[in-house]
Amino acid sequence: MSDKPYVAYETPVQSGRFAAGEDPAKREQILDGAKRVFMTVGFDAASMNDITREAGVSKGTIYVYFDGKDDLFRALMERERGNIARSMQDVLDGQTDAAEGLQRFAAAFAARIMREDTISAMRTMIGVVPRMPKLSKRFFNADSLNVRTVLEDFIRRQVAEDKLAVDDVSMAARQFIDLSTGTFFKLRLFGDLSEAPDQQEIDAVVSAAVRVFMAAYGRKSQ
Amino acid sequence: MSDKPYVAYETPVQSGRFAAGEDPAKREQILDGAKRVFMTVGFDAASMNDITREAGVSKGTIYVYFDGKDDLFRALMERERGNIARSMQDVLDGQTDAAEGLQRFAAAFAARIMREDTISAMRTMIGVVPRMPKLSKRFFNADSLNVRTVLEDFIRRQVAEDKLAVDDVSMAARQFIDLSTGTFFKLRLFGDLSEAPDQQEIDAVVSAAVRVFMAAYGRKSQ
DNA sequence: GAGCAATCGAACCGATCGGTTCGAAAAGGT
DNA sequence: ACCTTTTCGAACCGATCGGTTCGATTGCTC
Repeated sequence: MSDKPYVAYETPVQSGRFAAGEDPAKREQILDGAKRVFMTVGFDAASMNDITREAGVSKGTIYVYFDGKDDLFRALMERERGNIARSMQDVLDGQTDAAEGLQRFAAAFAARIMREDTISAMRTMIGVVPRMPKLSKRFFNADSLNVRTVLEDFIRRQVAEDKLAVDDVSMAARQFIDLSTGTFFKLRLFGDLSEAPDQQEIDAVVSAAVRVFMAAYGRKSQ
Repeated sequence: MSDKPYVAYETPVQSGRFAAGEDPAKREQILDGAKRVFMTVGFDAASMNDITREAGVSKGTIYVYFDGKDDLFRALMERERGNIARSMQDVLDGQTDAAEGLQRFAAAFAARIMREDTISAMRTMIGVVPRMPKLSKRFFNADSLNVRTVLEDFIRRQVAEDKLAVDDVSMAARQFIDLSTGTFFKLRLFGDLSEAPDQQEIDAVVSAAVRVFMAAYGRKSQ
């Protein structure tokens, strides 16, 4: 069995009496501590002793909640993936204008993807890609698929309303994401930019990206 | 002293009699073995025993050539960085036409940056960014700066010849790199694409990128 | 307050880690 | 063939690793 039976609660509530290994608050406490260690030094250099200290629990307790280091890491990355995906769900609600919608989408998306949490998680995941292909595939796929689907739907609506002329929606969506977030994202990932850029900087890059995108795909007749 | 004195030779020549730790062929042998381990399992999970076996030398010999695991890793990443940078030096020699030059540049750049060597090295480096900020900064800066400089010069020349209309050359260069390589690069990095795409696939994506770029920056009068 | 169970924390285990040591073997030069 | 030096490879060292054990402490329920 690769995971302890875990009954999902929406939010950690006030601790009551739970069976051993079933307390959601204690589970979150362990994951929070583990996150601080894994995201700083990566999977291999993170020791269970360090995580024990950081989480403020007993090592034995960690092993009651998780099957081992691998399981703890997997649970953490799943949680982080869920958090990232959740934070990007409603970026394009209610948008009707092409350029404005794209601007809003990219500005929001860029801000989220540049956050320290997101960058750290991705870096840590990238570090173990060859050894944990399934976990990493799951981590990156779920995230990017969700966001790109949202953008693709938006582009299709704009095409249907004759505001954009796009043959290959999938490619256009990818191009726009790369145009609007590619540079800063790489700078963050590679450690060249140690803090997320402020909203003004993001907006400037996104505006330039929208301009390029609209030049290529925008309908000239307005 | 952070490195053994090392006299650089251009190519490992036929071994003669070298002082201990000075044989370039032996040094390369160690680095090759180390590369195969580091690039597979990352810095921390790579053990000196594994590297000893993989390199086919004695552990004591490794310590004659390098000061320790950190030093060996640093030397390897420096070597790899140099190899990557060297492989991208003449991507834009002799190009005069804007669209054609961009197509050639991006096709060549994309092919190089998708290679397993490059991707592995980047992944391994990303995995230790927070712990080795100087080394990683050096690794990523030298590489991307060199290529972008080449592209920026090219764009400036096209602007001077009235073939492109670009206000911010630096941003335009970044946009083009992201447009033409961003998607596949991320897929490779995240492990979604386990092999480098073939030249045809690359060309298709690059062509679409050139079209978008020229739509935004190309001079209409031809 | 009593009873029960979750958690604590210290000790333990076998394995592996990075790095060191040194006699034996191998390699190169004369 | 001899001599010198480099390298080998096995053993060693103290430290740390992930995981296990278990009496003591704590917290919750009745």
